[in-house]
Formats: sequence, structure tokens, C-alpha cells
Amino acid sequence: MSETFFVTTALPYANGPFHIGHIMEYIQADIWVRFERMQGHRVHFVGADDAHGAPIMLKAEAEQQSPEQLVARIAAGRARYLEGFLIGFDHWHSTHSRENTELSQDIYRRLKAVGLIDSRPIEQFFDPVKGMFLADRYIKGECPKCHAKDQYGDACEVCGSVYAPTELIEPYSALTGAKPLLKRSEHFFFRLSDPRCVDFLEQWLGATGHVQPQVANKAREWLSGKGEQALGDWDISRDAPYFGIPIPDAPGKFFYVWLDAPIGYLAALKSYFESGKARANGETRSFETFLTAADTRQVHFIGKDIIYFHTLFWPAMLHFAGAPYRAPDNVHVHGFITVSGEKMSKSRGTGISPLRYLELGMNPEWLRYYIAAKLNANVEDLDFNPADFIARVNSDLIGKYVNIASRAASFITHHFAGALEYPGGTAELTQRARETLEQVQASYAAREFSRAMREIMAFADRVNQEFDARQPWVLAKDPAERSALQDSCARALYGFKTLTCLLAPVLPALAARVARELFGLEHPLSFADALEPPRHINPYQHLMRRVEPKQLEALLEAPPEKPVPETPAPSGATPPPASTVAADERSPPISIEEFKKIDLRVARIAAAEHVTGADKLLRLTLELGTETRTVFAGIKSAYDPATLVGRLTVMVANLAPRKMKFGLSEGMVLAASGPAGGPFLLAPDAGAEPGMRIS
RNA sequence: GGAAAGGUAGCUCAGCUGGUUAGAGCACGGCACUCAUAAUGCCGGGGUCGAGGGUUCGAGUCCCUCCCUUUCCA
Repeated sequence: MSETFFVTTALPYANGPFHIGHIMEYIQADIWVRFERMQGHRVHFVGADDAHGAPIMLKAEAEQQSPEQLVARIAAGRARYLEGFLIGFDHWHSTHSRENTELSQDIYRRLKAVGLIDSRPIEQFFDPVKGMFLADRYIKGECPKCHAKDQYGDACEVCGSVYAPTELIEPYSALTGAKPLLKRSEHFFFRLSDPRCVDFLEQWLGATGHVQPQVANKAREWLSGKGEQALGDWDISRDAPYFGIPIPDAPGKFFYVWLDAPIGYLAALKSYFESGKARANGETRSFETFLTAADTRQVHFIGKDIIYFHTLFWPAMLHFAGAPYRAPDNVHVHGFITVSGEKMSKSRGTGISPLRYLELGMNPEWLRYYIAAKLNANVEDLDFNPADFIARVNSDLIGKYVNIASRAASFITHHFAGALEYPGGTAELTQRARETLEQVQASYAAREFSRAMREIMAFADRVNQEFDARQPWVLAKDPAERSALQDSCARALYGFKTLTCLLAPVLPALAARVARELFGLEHPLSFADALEPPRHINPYQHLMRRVEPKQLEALLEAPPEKPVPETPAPSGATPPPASTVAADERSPPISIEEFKKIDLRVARIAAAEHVTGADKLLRLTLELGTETRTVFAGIKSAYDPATLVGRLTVMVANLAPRKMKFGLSEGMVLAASGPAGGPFLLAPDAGAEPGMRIS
């Protein structure tokens, strides 16, 4: 039976931009989604910002803006990353939304109706200056065990002991420094310890396939805890002031952010349905009908740090809220990403900046491949090792895979005008491709991506071996061997086509280019194409560059003193960067009038493509609001066209059109370059629209 | 402290329910080739499978103890 998947990734907290850990998770999920689509399944892939909670409220306050403004600013920066790494969410939403409010309140009411919500007063520290209750992390004091100063309210970083904030010696508010008061307040609890919940979760975890075995073990350990480790009920309410969703019939009470965060998965799905995008994606059913349908599979990709929420609260909440809600079909857990063996740390500035990766012009498909080559279905950490990255990408993707097309295609183009014939027959080639295809499909389906990549590269090795054994470069010199030459090159290119299909979930942009430009296919690749011998090719065009060690050095350099804000304030608050241009290299001054002669506009890159025969140029189709321009830009060395589509940049709109060898160029795009590299395209801040005048 | 996962060639990793001289890729050395300015193919060196016990005809694979790494403990 064909299945329909509803796939999510963990919702990122909307207090900052994506880091490499988010991107890794999204790449994992995206590869799996693309794979399932190539299998013929329908997939709805959604994400959202996790917008609520005290940290966002306080951060917004510190920046003198509303939480809504902060969240909107962060949200505006998301697309750059997602498009940049070819992550194809069908829809991106927010937990701060009408849908999430409705769904959260509905689920709460249903849980209350079946007796799974309790309320009772608890005593908590309260900051009298700020007028708010303090979460553990906002209380500091002296550790009751080792007497280290300035420890957080939940655990001591010096001696590692765990305690309640009320045990701290001389506690103070981390927000105001005030001495906190103990104050009573009525709180609401989800009764996770209710036997109904425990029984259900035992059964849900026991059913095969919902979660990985290690994850089920961990969750069972929590479920069956005794004494101090016993399963507790879950405090789901917070007192005003709180940036969150109001609890029905409880003035001044809000849902704890972790209650409404996972419900954001459903809110995103609902918004996706209501926006009409689901229909456009072939889904004719309603949100509710889809959610309850027997062929729907609800799949969540998460990191190991949030297993607790996703294997206990979340399935129980959904199950006991009743139809159309239902416990997830799968929760797939992955480990963390480390860099050169070191744990990533935002505060210390270690790790890899995804944005910098893109800004350096590094190919997103390198990272996608590298991650795929190291990911398996276990909850294991994955190490990003620079030397390993270079070796892996260059030898596998360039030396093995791309090289096959590069070495075989020129013979076919020069000697046979692109025609592929198989005098030796294709049956045994197809059989070999089918065997590999089946292995690789099984590996992808099981999320054993590293195994899939090993299988694919072993196939690439065989293609290269056979090509070498036949020595087509020798055959090419002997007219009597014409047929043998064509056969050996056709076989290699058939192998290349198979490989391209197998790699398509990981390298979507490259695979699409190969399908269209080399093989002239008009349809999106499916696995059926892997077993279809190509009959004709177009002239081979450069497919992928090698990773330069310099790029990795630049990527891993210590970040600038101050982290670059996600979207700098538009009012010139950003100081000009220290110029690398010496004063005597600058151009002579011009007047404002002279500058005004230049009509600079924001443009959206609607299309970007290689230009046959051009070494440096890309053909860009730019949207300027009301009109469309074609511009040739000399940025081929630094940008993969696939990564440019959709992004905004800056163009000179009144530059006289210029006839070039390849066509008419109606303007130019602006890019920076210097000794450190380039060109780097300019990009406006979020909010700019195509066609806006720049002054 | 309790628990989980892991510790296999210089690096990154495969090794299913124990069974012939422990594998791959990369790196390294040699050879071949020059279609691939984006190379490949062949051959080779290299591991007391974290340490120590035990079970067994036989253990990287099972059991025990210990060491190290990472993570979780709401």
C-alpha cells in the first residue's frame, strides 16, 4: 500500500539562528523525505519556529522589542539557510500562531475531560523586582554541597550535584540580583504517572518500530523508575508574565512552552493544509481526515536531548486527547554533531557556522554527502573532521562519481554525436544495477545512510574498474574498434545514470542537473530511471568542484569578536567592517549626484544556469518586481547555480544593455572580492522586496 | 552517584544469531595508464580488534572486572 508521510524535524528555538546541529538534522530528514518521494510515496514535510517561553520573552525585553518582533526577525532569517542547504520543507510555521493556540487549547481540554489534568499549589521562587516566578536557570546561589559560588538553581557545575533551587545558600535572581521570595501559586499538571498513561506508554514503546531499541530502553527506564527516580506528573503551567498560550478558564496562566512546542508540529501541518499547499502537493483530504487516515504515518526526527518529551509526554498527550490526534508512528533519534571531536558550543564560538559555510561559496551538497556518509540509524554522535571532509568529498564525489561522466562522455560526444549504443547488451548491466538499487533502497529506508553511501561508492568503483579494463582511450585510436569504444563508454554512462539516481536524495541539485543537462530528461528522477539505459547524452558540462583546504580553513577560523546578528538593524546601526582596502587604492571621490545616477535595485534570482562554452559566466534571470531581466554574471567560480535560485541580491538596473557572445546582458549584479577570495554576492536584509530602490 | 552508547589499521568506519590466515574507503609506498586540468586501475606495507580474567573444540563477536570517551538523569 502506498503510504503518506507527515514528517517533522524538531522545532528550533526562535531566539537565534540555526547552528550546524539543526542543519544536520534537517539534512537527515530531507534525505529521507526525498528518498520516500522517489519511492513513490507522498510526503508532507513541515517545520516551525518554537517561539514561546521565558528565554525569548527576556531576550526580547533586553533588546527593547516585543517577543513577536524578536521571533519575526529570527523567522525572517530561516529561508536563507533552508534554501542554501537544499532543505525542502513544504511549509514553515510558528508555535506563536492561531493554529497552535487552537490545537493546544483543544488538546488540553480533552485531557482535562478524561481526568488527566490536575491542579495544585506549589511554592516557587519569585523575583519581587521583576514581578515574575523564576525558572531554575534564573536562580543562582552557593552550592549546598561544595559551596561553590554562583551556581544555577538546578545543578552545580563544579561538583555536579543536583538539587532544588530552594536548597541554594543565599539564592539570588539572575535577572535582577534580588533576593527571591518563596511564593505559592496554583499550577496545572499532566498526570503522566496515571496508570493509564504508563500502561499505554509501555505498550507504545514495546511495539516494534516506533523508536530505536536504545531509545525504548531509555524511555522504559524513566517509566519504571522507583523512589526518587519515580515518574512524576508534568507541570504544564506558568504564571504571567509569560510569552505563551493562555490556558482556558485560568486567567493569568499560560502553557509551559514544552507543552505547545510539539503541538506546533500539528499547527504547522494544519496551516499547511489551510494555506492550500497540501492540495497543491496532491493532498485532497482535510487536515482532520488526513491525520486519522490509516495510510498516514506521523514521523518525527529529533535529537537525543529531547527524547524524554517525545517518547513520554508527546505520545501520551496525543493518545489520550483522542481522534483526530494519535501517537506518532515513528520518533527517529539522532546524536549530536561534534567538530574535530569537540562538542559544539555556541557560547565559546566553536563549531561550524552554516551561514559562513554558504557565504564562503562552499557547495551545500558537499556537506549533505559528508553527513550522509557518516550517518546511521543509531543514536550516535557524528564528528565533522576537516581533513576527513576534504578526503571524503573529493575522492568519493569527484574522483569516483563525477569522474565517470567526465571520462566517458567526451568519447561519445566526439565520436558518436552523443548516441549511446550497447552492442554488448544491457541485461547484465541492468541486473547489476537492480541488485545495488535494492540494497541501497533498503539502506535509505532504514536510515542507514552511511551504508547506502558505501554501497553506492562500491558500485562506482566497479564502473571505473570496468572502464579501465576496456581501455577506451586505446580503442579510440583504432577505427575497427569503434563499436567496442561506444559500448564501453555507454556502459560507463549507464552506470553514471544509475549512480545519479541512487545519490539523488543526497545531491538533489546535482542529480537534477545531470538528468536534464546530460541525459536530457524532462521529468524528475525516480528510481525507475536507474534501470533505464540512456540512449543519448548532451555534451558534458562541469558538474562539481573539489573542496579547497583553504575554504575549510576559512570556515573553521575563529569567528569575529562579536557574532554577526541574524539580520542587522536596517537603520545603519551596523558599523562598516574594517576595510581591507588601503586608502591609496580607493577610487577618487564622487558627488552624491553622480552616485544617484546609478539605479540600484533589489532583485530576486528567479533562475540561474550554466552557460555552455563560458568559463566564468552564469546566466541569471532576475525579477525586479514588475519586470524580468537576463544578466550574465562572472560568478561561476564561486556559486553553484542551484544555490542561487530564490535568493535576493542587488543589481544595477540602469546599466546600458550589452551584447555578449552568449546573449544580451541587461544589467549587472554586485559582488565583493579581494585577496581573501570571492566573488561574494551582496544580499539585502530580510524584508527587502524585489524592485526596491537602493539609496 | 545511577544509567546508556562507544573504544577494531595513521584517519573515518564495516564486521548479522561465536567458526577458515580480521575487512573497506581515505592516507602512505611501488607499478601501470594518460580518456578524465575534476583522474583511475593494479600491487603492497600497516591492527596482540581498550586491558585483564573466564566460558568454549574455537571469541573482535558470549560472561565478569577494570580503564578511557561521549551522553542522559525530567
